[in-house]
Amino acid sequence: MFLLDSDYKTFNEKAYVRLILKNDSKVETFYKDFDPYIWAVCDENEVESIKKKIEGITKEVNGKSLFIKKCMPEERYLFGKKVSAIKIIFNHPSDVPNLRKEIEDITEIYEYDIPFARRFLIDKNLTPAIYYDFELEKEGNMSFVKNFQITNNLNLSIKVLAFDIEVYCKAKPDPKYDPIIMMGISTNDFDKVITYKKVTADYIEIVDNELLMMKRFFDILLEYNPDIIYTYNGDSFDFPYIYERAKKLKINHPILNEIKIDKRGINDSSKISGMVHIDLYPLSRKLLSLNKYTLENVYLNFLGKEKTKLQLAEMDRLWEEGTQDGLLKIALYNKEDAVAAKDIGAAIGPLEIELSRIVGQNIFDISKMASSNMVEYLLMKRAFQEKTIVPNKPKGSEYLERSSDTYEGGFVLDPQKGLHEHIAVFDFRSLYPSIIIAHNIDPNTIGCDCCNNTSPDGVNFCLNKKGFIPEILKELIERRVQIKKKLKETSDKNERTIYQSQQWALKILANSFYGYMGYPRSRWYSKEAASSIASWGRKYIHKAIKIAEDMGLNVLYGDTDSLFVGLGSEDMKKSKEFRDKVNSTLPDFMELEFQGYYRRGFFVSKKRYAIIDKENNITTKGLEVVRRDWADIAKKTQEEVLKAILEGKGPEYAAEIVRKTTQELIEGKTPLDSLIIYTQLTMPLSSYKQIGPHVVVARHMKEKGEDIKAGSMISFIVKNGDGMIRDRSYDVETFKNEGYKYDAEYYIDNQVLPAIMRILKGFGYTEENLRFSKNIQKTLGDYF
DNA sequence: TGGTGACGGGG
DNA sequence: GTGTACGTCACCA
Ligand SMILES: [Mg+2]
Repeated sequence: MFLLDSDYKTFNEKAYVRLILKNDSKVETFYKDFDPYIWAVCDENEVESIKKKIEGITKEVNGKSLFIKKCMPEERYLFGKKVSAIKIIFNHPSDVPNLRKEIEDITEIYEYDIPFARRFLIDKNLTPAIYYDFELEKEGNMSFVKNFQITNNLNLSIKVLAFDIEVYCKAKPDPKYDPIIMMGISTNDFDKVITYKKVTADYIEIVDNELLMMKRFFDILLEYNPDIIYTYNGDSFDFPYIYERAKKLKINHPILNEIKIDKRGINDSSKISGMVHIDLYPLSRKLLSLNKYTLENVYLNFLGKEKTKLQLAEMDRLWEEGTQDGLLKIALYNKEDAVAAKDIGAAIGPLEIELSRIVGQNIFDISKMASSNMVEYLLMKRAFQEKTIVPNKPKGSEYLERSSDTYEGGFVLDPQKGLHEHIAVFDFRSLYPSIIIAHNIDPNTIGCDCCNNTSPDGVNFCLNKKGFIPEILKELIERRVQIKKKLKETSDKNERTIYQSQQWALKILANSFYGYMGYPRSRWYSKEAASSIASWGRKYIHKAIKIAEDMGLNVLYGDTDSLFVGLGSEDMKKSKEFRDKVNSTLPDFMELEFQGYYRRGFFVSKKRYAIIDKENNITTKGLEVVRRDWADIAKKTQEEVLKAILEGKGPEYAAEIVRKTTQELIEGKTPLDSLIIYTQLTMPLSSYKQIGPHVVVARHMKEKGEDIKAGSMISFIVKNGDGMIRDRSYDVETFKNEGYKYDAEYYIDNQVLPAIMRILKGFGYTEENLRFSKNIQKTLGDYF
């Protein structure tokens, strides 16, 4: 059996860790003998007196009397030194925050904010997603864990299910009014769409109404009982919508008690106990580098697969019409969305599982965790094994101090602006991990008089002291080398997926250590370490640039660990020569790799560029406006300009596109639909301190009697005239009804030009070169 | 100029 | 859950 998920439950005021184990079926089992605890640290000769004081603490909370269960003095390590510690054991995890202050008044405390179920996995060295032999015991109708033994069998059989819902709505979907019309499911055993209008296809199941559709969906979920559920944006859409809609329809179903929607804070999370819900949208954002993260775009650019498209308005119309063909279109779209989620899950799920194994935390938690947090849990696990007390997270003031105490990061070369052909891109393999390991960079190795190992920014790191972080990092890097070797040796598809995921997971973690030490919320934070890593990195990249220049190569751009070199022609020999020269000149642990050849590219400024390869794949950085609060006309014009330049049509051709667009704007020929700006009202109208255009429009709409509230999407067009933008912004309906004229100047100066200037600035154009002033004809002539 | 507010995905 | 994003950009005050 392997661990799928864990949390804890309270019975008779005692907390039991609950483990969801999986074999052929799922088992819910509990662990009895694990108590919550924290550490106190004090002078050796004070241990007894402090122990007494702590044991004497009692406190009334909500009519209950809380007290410390037990204190046990133990030797531990803290910041690399042996200390006298007291293990303070509590009756219940929730006692810890309640009694923390009282203990803190007596002495220093540590490890007081580690969630109970996570603490359990660390202390018991129980790793998710690895087979163990579990010895279980029945007591009444509950199962308890007596013992477990690792088997190292990694070959999981995991049942997955992906789903997606479609909603019929005129504006922003609101579960109070807008019905779910279809629910699509995809598994490795079947695909299915449930709906309640008459439409025929082998994968469609028809029920009488929405309520029965949802019940049927819940039944299938329980019956199929998948280990992993994949959604795309299910955390903030599908799950909350289903949950709210079920409430509205007064559906009673046991599964609803298992669903937990967490909308507090900024990150949504939807959990369904007994199953691991993995939302692929936030993961795609984290793992892939794309300019847009729609399901469609991720499916195409990550997996190279296409699915049918369906406009929202079209879907509404087809649902209203209710014809076989129309409904089939919706059903197909719905099914394909579920299939796409399943496919993306098949590519990303194994990675999450490997991360879960390496870090030692639940798959669900890992799928929501930032990589710096994963590094932290990995370090905490190791710290426990080495009897080392984990440093505390910074309190508010210390966090602010750390945040404002900035340091110099990687070196970014000011690019040679404009268009370039034949570009070779190189990067240092694992630049920062290599530096951390080679220079033994750790918060606890700072300062010694035995080593000559001083960073370019003047911090000395001892090479003889054990470096906790570099040691762990070295293991990760070495494991990755081994796995990549295995990957080369096998052609078995399943093995390759596992190795591929393992090496990806190790890469993600290894690359997060530098950021971790410089992240102000880290427990093992060290500004000296982070700034030293960056300073060594700058030194090495400068050396590489110098070598390139000495070889007569044209260095176009560079950022931290990468170099963009102009070759003059597709000169692979020169490219190789440069790489080899760098590798033979720099220390052994540094390795420059040839990343790729690009036939064309342009640079605008630091962090803003675009390149295109021989297969016409475009990579852009910092250029594109792809947000709904930009009008279509700006987005479209920018895209055309980008393509024109990368396809080699020349900047002047691109400039002409802009002039034509602005001309059409001035002449009033631009369709209104491409001028709409969409902005969401994120709070009640009364809460606004700053009245922006969308707030004014929203007020106006509310006066007209429309249902406007926090969450409403406001779409507006800016009318011509003088004064502030907000006073000339009107909802689309009013704008059209009144026959208003749009403000060409606004759309040129605030939309089109800013968008395209991100690109054309790099070619020496100014707004004036591209803007049509009132006397168009004259200005136009100047350009030819 | 500083502060406020919105973006992302989903329908 | 022994907790609380993120970096970036536009425009109002
Ligand atoms: Mg869909």
